[in-house]
Amino acid sequence: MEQWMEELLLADGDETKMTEKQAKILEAAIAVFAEKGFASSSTNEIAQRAGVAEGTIFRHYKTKKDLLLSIVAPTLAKFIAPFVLRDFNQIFDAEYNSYEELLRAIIVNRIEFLNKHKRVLKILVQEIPFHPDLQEQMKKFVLAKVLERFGVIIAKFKASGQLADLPVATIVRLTASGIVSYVLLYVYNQSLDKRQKSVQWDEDGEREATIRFIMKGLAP
Amino acid sequence: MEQWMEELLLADGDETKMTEKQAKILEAAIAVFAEKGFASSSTNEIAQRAGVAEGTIFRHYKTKKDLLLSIVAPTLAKFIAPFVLRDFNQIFDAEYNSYEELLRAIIVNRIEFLNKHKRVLKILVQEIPFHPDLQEQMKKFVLAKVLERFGVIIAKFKASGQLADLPVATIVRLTASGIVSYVLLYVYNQSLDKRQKSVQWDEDGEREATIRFIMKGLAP
Amino acid sequence: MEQWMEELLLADGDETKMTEKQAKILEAAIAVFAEKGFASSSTNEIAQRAGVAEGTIFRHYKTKKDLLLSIVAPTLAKFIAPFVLRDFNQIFDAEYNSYEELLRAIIVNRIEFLNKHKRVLKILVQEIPFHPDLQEQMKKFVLAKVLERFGVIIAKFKASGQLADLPVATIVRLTASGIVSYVLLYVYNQSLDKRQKSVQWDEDGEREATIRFIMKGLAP
Amino acid sequence: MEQWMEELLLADGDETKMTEKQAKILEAAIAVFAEKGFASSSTNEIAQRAGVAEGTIFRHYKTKKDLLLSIVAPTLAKFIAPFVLRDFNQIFDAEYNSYEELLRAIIVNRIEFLNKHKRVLKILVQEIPFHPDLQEQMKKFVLAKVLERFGVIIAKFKASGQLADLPVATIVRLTASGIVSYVLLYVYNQSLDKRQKSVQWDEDGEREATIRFIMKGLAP
DNA sequence: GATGAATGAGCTTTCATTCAT
DNA sequence: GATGAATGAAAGCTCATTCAT
Repeated sequence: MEQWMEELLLADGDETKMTEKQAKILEAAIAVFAEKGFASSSTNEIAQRAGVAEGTIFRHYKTKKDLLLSIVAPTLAKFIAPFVLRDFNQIFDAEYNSYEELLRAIIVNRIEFLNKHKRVLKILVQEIPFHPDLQEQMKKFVLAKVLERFGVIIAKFKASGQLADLPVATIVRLTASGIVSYVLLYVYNQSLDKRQKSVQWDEDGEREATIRFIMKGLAP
Repeated sequence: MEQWMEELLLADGDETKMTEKQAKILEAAIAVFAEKGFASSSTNEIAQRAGVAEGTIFRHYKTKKDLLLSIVAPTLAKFIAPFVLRDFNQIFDAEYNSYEELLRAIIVNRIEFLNKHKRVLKILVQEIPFHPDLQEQMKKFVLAKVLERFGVIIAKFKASGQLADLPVATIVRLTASGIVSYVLLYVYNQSLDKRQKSVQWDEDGEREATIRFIMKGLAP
Repeated sequence: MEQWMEELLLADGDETKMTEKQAKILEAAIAVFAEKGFASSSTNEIAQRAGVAEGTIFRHYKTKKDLLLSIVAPTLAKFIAPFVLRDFNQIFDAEYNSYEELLRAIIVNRIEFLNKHKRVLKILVQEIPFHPDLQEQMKKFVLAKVLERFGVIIAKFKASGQLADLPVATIVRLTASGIVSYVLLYVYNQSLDKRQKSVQWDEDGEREATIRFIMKGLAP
Repeated sequence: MEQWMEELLLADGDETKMTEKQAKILEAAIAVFAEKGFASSSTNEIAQRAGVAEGTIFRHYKTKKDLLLSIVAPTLAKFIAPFVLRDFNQIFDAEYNSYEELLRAIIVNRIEFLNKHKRVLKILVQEIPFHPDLQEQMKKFVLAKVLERFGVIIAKFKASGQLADLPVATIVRLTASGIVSYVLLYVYNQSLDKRQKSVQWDEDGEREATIRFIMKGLAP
C-alpha cells in the first residue's frame, strides 16, 4: 500500500510522462468539473478549453469517469501523504510542547493544502457521495491513517494532562469540526472580491477564537 | 416575505392541492435525485418510479429544474420556519435557563428535522454550489434570519455572564460546527446496518461530550 | 418452447402493436443491414431511410443489436415453424407417395420462403458467425427440430425400400446440399437483370437434374 | 494475368520481401478479421496484437481495406492456382481412370487447402457480398477458370460413358455441392473439442457415402 | 389531466488516418 | 522504417421537452 502511495506521489510530481496536451486536458477538466460538477460537464467543453480535439481526451483517459479519477486520486493520495509518509513534512515529527502548537501547525498546513487544491477538493467532495469506490478508499486510507497517526500524539497529550480524558476519535472529531469551520470561513473570505470586503470575517480574530475554543473545550 | 413563507409552509403541509400523481412524482424525484444527483437523474427514470408517463411530469413542472426547486424550496422554508415564524415551535419561545438547555433543545430539534428531510437536504447541499439563485436565497433568508434570531438570545446569555465575550457570528459558528459534527455522526450511525453496529459510535457519550465541549469552549 | 414459438409467430403476424414509425424503422433496417452488413450500417442511415429521427430508433430498440435481433428472431421462428407447428402447412402432413414428391414440395416451399425473406436471411447468414447466442438457438431449435421431424418421414421411405440404408443425418445432408445448390442458383438467376439473361441457368432443367441427381444418388 | 498470378504466388511463398513487422501485422489482421469480421475490427486492436504501433500498419497498407485485400488476394490466387498453373500440382495432370478417383483426389486436396487457409477463407466468404470488386474478380477468374479446366476433363468422362449427359456447369454444381457439404462437415468435426467428440460425424463413413452419392447421382 | 410516441440537440466514445519526431 | 500522439468525422446512444390523442 505505501508503495502504491509513493508511486502515486512520484508519478504526479514527476509529470514528465505527460504530454503537453495531456496536462492541458487535466487543467481544463479540473476547471470545468469544479465549475459545473462532473455530471454537468461535457467532454466537449473540456476539450475546447484545453485547446484539444475531443478525441484526444479519450486517447489518454478511456472514459470520462477515468478522467475524474485521474484528477481526484492523486489529490486523495497527497491528502493522506502527511499521515502515511514518515518525515513528509514537519507537522508530526516536530516536537510540540502543547496541543495548541499542534493546532496552529495544522491550521497553517491545511489552509495551505486547501488553497493549493481548492478546485480538486471541491470536485472530490461533490463526487464522493456518488462513487462508492471513492468512499471506500476514503474510509479505508484517509480516515484510518489519520486516526492512527493522531492517536499516538493525542495519547501523549492526554497522559501529560493537557487534554480531557475522551476517546481519541471524539477528540479528533471535535478538533476537526472547529478547524474545518475556520478553514471554510477562511476560503470563503478569499472568494469575496474587494467590494465585498465589508462583509468579511476578521480572520485573525476568528483563528484565535477558534483555537481558544478548542483548547478550552478539550481541557481536562 | 413572511407571507410567501407561510404560503409555502401551508401549501406543503396541506397537500390536498396536489393530485395523487403529482405526489408520486415528487416522491420519486426526491428518491432519484438523492441517489444519483440532479444532473445524473433522468426524467424518464423518475417517471418510471412514479408510475406515470414522462409527459405527466412536464404537465406539473415546466422543466426539470422546476421540479428540483419545487422539492427544495419547501424544505428550505421549513428549515427557517422556527426562526421566522413566531410560535412555530417551542425552541426559542420557551425560556431557557442556560445555554446548555438551548443546545440540547436544538440538537433534538435538528436531528428530528434532519431525519425527516434527509434526502431533500442531501439534494439541497449537493445542488447549492451550482445554482446561484439557491445560494442567494440561502444567504438572504436562512443565514440572515438565523443569525438575527440567535443574536437576541445569545446577547442575553452573554449579558448574564454565561458566554464568553465573542461576536455573535463567532459563537454561532463554533456552536454550529460542534452540533453539525455530532448530528452527522448521528445519521451516519443510523446508516450502518446491524452487522456493522460494532463500528458505531456511542451516541449518548458523544452527545454529552459535544455539549460539554461547546459549553467549556464558550465559557467566559 | 412451443408456446414461445407461437407467441413469436403471432406477435409478428399481428403487427398492430407497432406504430407506423416502428414498422418503417424495421423495413429500413432490413434494407440497410442486407445491403451493407450489420457492422457497416449506421443507425443514422436507417433513421433517414425510415424518415424518422435517430432517437426514435432507440425508443423502440434499446441498442443497435436489439434492432438486429428483433429482425432476425421472427424469421428464425418462421423458418422452423413448419417443423414444429402441426398443420402449419401441408409439407409434412400430406401423404407423399415418393421421396421425389417430397423433394418437389420442399423445393417449392423453400423457394417461396427464401423469396419472401431473402434480405432477412442474408442478414441472418452474415451475422450468425459473430453472435454465439444466435448460433446456439440455431443449433438447438432449428437443426434439432428439422432433423427430428425429417427422421420420421425418411425412416418410412427407407422401410419401404425407396431410399438407401444410410443414417438419417447423412440423407438429410446430401438432400439438403443438392436442394441448397439449386435454390441458390434460382435466386441468383433472379438477381440478374434483363440484359444478363443470356448468362442465366435453365431453371427448369436444373431443377429436374437436381431432383434426378438426388433420387439416383439416394436410391438403395 | 497469369504473370500477375505467378507474381502473387511467389511473393507470398517467398516471404522474404516482408519485414518481420509486416508479417506480424498480417497474421494479427487475419486473426482479428476472422474473429470479429472486417467492419468490426479496429486497426488499433490489430496493431496491439501484432505488437506494433498503429501508424506502422498504415506505412505498409495505405488503408484498412488495402490490408484486407492484401490478405485475401494471395489466398484467392492460391485457390485457383491448381486450375491456372500447369503442373502446379498433380490434381489435373495425373491421369484419372474414373471420375471417382478424381473426386477422391479433389476432396483430399480441398480439405488440405481449407485447413491451411481456414481463417482467410472465412474472411473472404464474409466480405465478398460487400465488395463488388472482389465479386468481379471471383466470377471472372475463379469461376471461369475452374469451369474451363473442369470442362475438358468432364467432357472426357462423359464421352467414355461414365457420366450422365448433363451440361458441364450442372455436373460441376452438383459435384461441388456434395463435396462442399462433406468438407464443411469435416472442418466442423475438427472444431469440436474432445468432450464433444460424441456428437461428431463418422468422417470415413460420410466421405464414402458422399462419393457414392455423387457417383450414383451422376451415372448415365 | 394524462399519455407516450416522437423529436433533435447534444452526449460520450470509437476509429481510420496523419504526421512530427 | 517505426512510432504514438493527435485528429475530426462519425458512430451509438441519452435526454429533456413537445404535442396529438
